Amino acid sequence: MSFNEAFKAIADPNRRKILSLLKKGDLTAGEIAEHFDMQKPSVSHHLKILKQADLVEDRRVGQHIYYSLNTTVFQDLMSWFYDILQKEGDES
Amino acid sequence: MSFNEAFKAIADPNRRKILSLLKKGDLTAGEIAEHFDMQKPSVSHHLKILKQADLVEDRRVGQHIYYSLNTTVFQDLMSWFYDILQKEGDES
DNA sequence: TTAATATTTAGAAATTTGTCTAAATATCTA
DNA sequence: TAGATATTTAGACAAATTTCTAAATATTAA
Repeated sequence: MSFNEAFKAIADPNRRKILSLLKKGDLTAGEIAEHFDMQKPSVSHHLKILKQADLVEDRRVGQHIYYSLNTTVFQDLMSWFYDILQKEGDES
Repeated sequence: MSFNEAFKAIADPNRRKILSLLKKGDLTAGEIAEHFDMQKPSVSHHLKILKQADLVEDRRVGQHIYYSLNTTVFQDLMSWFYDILQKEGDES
């Protein structure tokens, strides 16, 4: 079910920015929030949507919650694009 | 400006279905509508959003309007995914 | 020109989404 | 245990989205 959820999740530019930030390494919720003008609860909401779409994972370390990319679903999304770009009848 | 528009456009499952249908060849608005339970004006609305995102092109042929895929923006979207999946420090 | 067909536009209604503030929960440290 | 810090949850609200029906536009054919 998370294929559609993932497409919806990446539709928001703030969430895409979060994913780009995480590309460079894991970050805590607070560190992520520092990169935005939004309030922290809003960032937390976006993180929740990314988590539900299986695009990120979280783990608690003391007071902090670290977020990291989960690349497995990205593969699925890319496959959809790849399939669209295949020409008709191209069996390769 | 159509990078974000394109991501929003593909967030809707009906619109992704339209794109998949067009992969197999150009179709008129009416032919596309036949594949959906929605009313035609709703399909027309989705086609408009895809067109504004530069994901499809249209051309009139008599009474019909044919829609076709425009793959150039797909390349840009895929690049974003590709970039996310690159490991940090991987300069290759 | 009139009627039929194909498609879009306009406008309304219901749902979803993104953001905020206030409050709750979890953890650490004194 | 009490206070400070990190984060999420709850609930409200405005804006955006999706769908519908009715009407408008464009084209063809009689």
